[in-house]
Order: sequence, then C-alpha cells, then structure tokens
Amino acid sequence: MNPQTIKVACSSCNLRELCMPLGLNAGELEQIDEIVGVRRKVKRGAALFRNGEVFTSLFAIRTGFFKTSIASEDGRDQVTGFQMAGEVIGLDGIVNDHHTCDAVALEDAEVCVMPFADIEALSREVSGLQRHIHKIMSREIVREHGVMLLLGSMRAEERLAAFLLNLVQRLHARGFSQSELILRMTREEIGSYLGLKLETVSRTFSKFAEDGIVEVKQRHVRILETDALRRIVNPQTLL
Amino acid sequence: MNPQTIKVACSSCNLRELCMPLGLNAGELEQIDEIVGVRRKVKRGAALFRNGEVFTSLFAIRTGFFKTSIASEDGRDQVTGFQMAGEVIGLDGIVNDHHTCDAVALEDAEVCVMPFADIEALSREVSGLQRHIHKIMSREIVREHGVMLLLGSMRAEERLAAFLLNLVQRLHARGFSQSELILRMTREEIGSYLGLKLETVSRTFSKFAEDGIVEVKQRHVRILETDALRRIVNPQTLL
DNA sequence: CGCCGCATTGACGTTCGTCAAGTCTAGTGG
DNA sequence: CCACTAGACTTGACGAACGTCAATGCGGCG
Repeated sequence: MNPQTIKVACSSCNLRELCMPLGLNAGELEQIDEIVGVRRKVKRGAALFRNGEVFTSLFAIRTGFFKTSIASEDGRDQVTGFQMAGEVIGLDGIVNDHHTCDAVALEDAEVCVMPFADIEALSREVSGLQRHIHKIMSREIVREHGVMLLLGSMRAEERLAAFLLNLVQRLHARGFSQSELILRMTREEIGSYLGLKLETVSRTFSKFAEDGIVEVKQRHVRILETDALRRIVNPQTLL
Repeated sequence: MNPQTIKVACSSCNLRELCMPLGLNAGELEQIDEIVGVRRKVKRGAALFRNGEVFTSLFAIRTGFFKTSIASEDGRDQVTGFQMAGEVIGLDGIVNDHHTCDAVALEDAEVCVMPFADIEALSREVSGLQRHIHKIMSREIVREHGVMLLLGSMRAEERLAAFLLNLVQRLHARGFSQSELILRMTREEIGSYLGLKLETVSRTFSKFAEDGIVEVKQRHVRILETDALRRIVNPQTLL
C-alpha cells in the first residue's frame, strides 16, 4: 500500500527477453518504455492486488516471488500459481475489469506497472506487442491445462516431483542452479497448489530424501537425481 | 476431415451476442463477417484439431458439443473442458503456433473458422474486437482457476454438484431448461474432467438420486433440488 | 535467549480407486 | 420384428492413498 514510483526503462532491463517481445525497432521500444512508467515495491506478505479490486494494469515481476490464489465462499483457498521474475500477473482481471484472485508477495518484490489501456492502445500500433500479449495469455492457458492434468490424474509423489522439476527449470532459465533451490513458499502453500495437505507434502519430501533423490533441509532443497524425479512424473519413460 | 465450406454471416447469427463483441457499427460488423468466411462440420467422435497440429484459426462453435483434452506422455489423459454453442476453442494454440490439446466433437457439430492472422489484423483496427479477444482469453484463464479450485480442494460430491450446476447454467443461458439436461459425455469423460474415476461418478449420481436431489436415467438428468446442489458445493451458504 | 510459526512424524480414519460381476440400451443384422 | 452385441453404466467388496488429529522438533527473528 505504499506505491513507490521509480522511472525505469524496459529497453535496458535485463529481463526484457522474458517479459517483452523481441525484434522491435528503437522507436517501438521507446513507446513500450512509456507504458512501463512506474514500478511498485511490494513487501513480503503484502498483496499486489486482491480479489474484487478494480483491474487497471498488468504487472511484470522485476524481482521477488509471488503466489496467486482464489478463495471459495466457504473459506477454502487454492493457490493457482507461483510467479517469479520476468513473469506477468493480473491477466485474470481483464474479463470483468476486476481481479478475481489475490496476488501476494512471498518475498520482498518489485513489479513494473503496465496500465492495460495503454497496452491495448499500443498493441494496435505495434503488432509485435499485440502478438506478445496474445502469447502470454495463451501460455497461461496452456500452463493451467498442465496443472489440471496434475491435479486430476497424478498421485502425491508425481505431483511433487513435477512441481520441483518445473520450479528448478524456471529458475535455471533465470541463471540459477539446476539442482539447488530455496522454496519461497510454505508446505501448506505447496500443498494448496498441488491439491495435497501440508503433511502429505512433508512426508513426500521425506520419502524423496530417504530414496536419495533430494536433500531437504526446511526450505532448502538440493536435487540429487533429476532423472529419478523425471521417472516419477513419467513412469513410462526409461531414462 | 471433410471441411465443408459454407458462406455465412456473423451479423445475422443468432449466437452473435455469445461469441462476438457488441456495440459495433455496420461497417465493423461487415469486416468481421469477412473473417468468419468458412464453416466446418465435425461428425460425432471426430477431432476438430489434435495436439501437435499447426494452429491457424480459432473456432466458434455454432452447433454441437465438444470436449478438449490433453494427454501426458504415459497415456493418461485429462479432459480440460466441455464446450458448447457460442464458445470459442483453440486458444491454446496461439503460444507455440501448434495446438497442445485435442478437440473432439461429442455430437455432430458445426464451427465457424476464424483465421487468427485475420483476427489479429482486424483487432488492430477495431478496438471492440481487440477487447473482445482479450476478454475471451481472460475468461478462459478465470474458468481454469475455478477448475483448479475444484480439482484441488473439493470432494467427489462437491465436484459433481458444481459440474451439474455449471452445465445447466450455461445451457439455460442458451435457452434450455434450468432443471433438465442431457449429458453429451460419458461417465468416464466426466470423471476425467473432475479428477474422479467413472465408478465414483456413477456412485455419486446414484447417491444424489437416492437423496432426491436429481433423477438420473443414463444420460438424462433432471435436477429436482437446485438449492441442495448449491449447498453441497458451498456448505457454508444457508439457502 | 526465548518465542512463535513452520515442519516433521506417528497413529488412525475416510474417501476414493480397483477389480469384478452384472444390467441396461441403442444400434445392427437376420 | 426381434434377437444379438458392444459399449456404457451400475453396484458391491475390498484395499491403498491420502487426510485428520496430535505430539514433537527446529530455526529464525526480535
């Protein structure tokens, strides 16, 4: 609730290739810089937006880590995703001009605020931007299909293995280790995302550790046998 | 595999308000008619598109009923949605120019073929169309959040109750009964969508019937107590 | 240094999946 | 017109996986 306003430039952002389209000329890049005029800091535990709030902007994560979650009327809630640097959140708000989920920072974070009206206006001019927006939304739809497959048909070990592989792959794409990661979320949040109770998440971590597949020390995870995790997710594949 | 080509006009289509934006002037409507130049018939059991095929077009369903599903490498598959007249399918293909799921007709169907390149070009001119496309994609994202909540946190009875309420609500919006419906999909397909085995779906139907909440005769379902279904989905609410 | 939230682990219960037998129905062909 | 068949559906008995409840451990932050 303390929106810092710091002028920045996409054109010089090291996350450019993650959140912005490639192959634009100098003039187009400059126009995009205009859109992302403001950054906002979000403290750990604070919400970037909440269910019901008016939607005005998409947010590109510059630093930090978020979860998005929805709540059913009777209080249960479901984590719908974990987002890291270079990813865009807020797409849920477009359809009704109101956000339909909460976005909460799991560590101190900073986002680029992109007013959606400006995005729409500019993407009528710059077809590369238009295409990029469409792809971001389509990617989210495809990602959610994958989560539905996970929730609908996998057992606990498969879910957790898929989760770890996905996380580490995304972190690796950002220059982090392929085998070591620090979880920014609690067991309960992992469980909510995976459709499991926190105890089951904990037990499954312990099982993986017993089997020598990972080392787990609270939120610090080291993957010892990536292939073993892959085999758990996909028993058919003989790696 | 027998693409019928029949010229039609959105401007005179009775599903216009479902799949196309409102508030356009005559000239804009005419331009949209240009986009939807072709219809295609799909026989029951046939695929409109399959995972891996090149993506070129979105499809607006004119008549009939579809399921979309994805397959994990080891053969399991997950139904990701059921689509009816006025709904748009194919959004998953945008991100990689290839479809990532199968769309199969559950009864003889007819779709309007909308080449995506044309949609993008025209939506640069007609901001109402641009906005509409964004909303369709956002709506799909929000719908999938709801499915994640269902798969991640609901029990069998809650899932089936939510499923029935959702179906009947969408059918009602299309002028059908609020209380009676014919299921176009098998128990197995319902189960796949809801993350349950077909036997569990069948048992849960039987339980609802015993409790006097629905009458079930194979695929014909009559809802006797809508409020009871709502209470099952959302125990807190005292209707 | 002590507290509080998070994580782990164990014992037990519930829900749903599995396996199997049997029924219904729509469609086919005699 | 009716018998036959294949696929879909129902139902029961049983077991496995995961949830629930509860006790305990650990570590980070003030």
